[in-house]
Amino acid sequence: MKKLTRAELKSELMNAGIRPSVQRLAIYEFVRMSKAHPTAEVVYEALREELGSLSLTTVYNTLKLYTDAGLILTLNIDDGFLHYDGDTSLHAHFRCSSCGAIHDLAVKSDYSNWFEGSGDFSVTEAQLYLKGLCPKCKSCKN
Amino acid sequence: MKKLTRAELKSELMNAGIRPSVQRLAIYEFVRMSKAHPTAEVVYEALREELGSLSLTTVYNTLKLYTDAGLILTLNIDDGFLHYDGDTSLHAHFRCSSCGAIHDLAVKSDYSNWFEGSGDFSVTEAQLYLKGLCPKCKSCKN
DNA sequence: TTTATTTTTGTAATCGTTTCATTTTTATTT
DNA sequence: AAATAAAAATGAAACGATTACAAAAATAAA
Repeated sequence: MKKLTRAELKSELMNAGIRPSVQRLAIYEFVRMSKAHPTAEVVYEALREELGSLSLTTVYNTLKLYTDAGLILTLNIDDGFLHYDGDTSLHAHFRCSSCGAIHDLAVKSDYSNWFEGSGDFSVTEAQLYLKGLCPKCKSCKN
Repeated sequence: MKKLTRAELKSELMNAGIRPSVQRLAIYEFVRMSKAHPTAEVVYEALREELGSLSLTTVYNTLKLYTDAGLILTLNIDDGFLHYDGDTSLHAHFRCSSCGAIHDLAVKSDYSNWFEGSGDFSVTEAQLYLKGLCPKCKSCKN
């Protein structure tokens, strides 16, 4: 995973037919560079100072725009918030029921190998969500 | 999968330390027997006549009780509603983006075989959610 | 500049779910 | 059986993350 420059991120937006406004580029950069699967609120709080003005509605609108364009993933991992993931490559998500952190997990094969009858259903998206204790919380017993 | 009698369902509740009131048994029977992954609202509408009186709060409370007891599954498959599944055995869920129906899919192996690093994380629950077109909607192109 | 289009913004609304206090039902004790 | 205690059901109200909406600001086109 190579680090992307701001110019490259801008190109990705334009290639997707999305005009890279200041807000849009900042939001895209934040989500693409983050590994913490931030919520809209987190994105908003992280960028409002840097941008001077920013509205939570813009954050939601923009994240939806990117999701529909296939640039990012929207995760619904059942903690009451939508989370956003700038990494669209195949991987699973683990949420720690103790600390709430969401971790990426490498999967061993494509999802089409996981279940039967793949021919009958036309699968466009697959999400594997795992729950339990992360290594840190497991050892601390908290 | 053998059909369960009402007496057997009652025993399952009692074995879980749950007192089988009229409402509880009716809700449990409905969810255990259904293959449609109903929402709380669906359960409520299906049983309110039969029971004479029933409140939506009771349905929510009871379904939460069963989920915490491990008797049923709560599915958060990202359509704005929580769905409930009386089948707790290992299987994946497919939601059709056209008709909204949720289908069960048999999986080829235990989830622990799907991802790397299973030793580091203590996994207590796994859900594989798939999205796309179901066979019917696929053929009808609607 | 004028005009049209796109994007951002703040407020208000949405609505599935939860909280809470009260009532009803069920179990236990006297 | 009556009295008491405990559990469950109920309806109304609250919650809160997300979305809808209309106005304002920014950008592009003429």
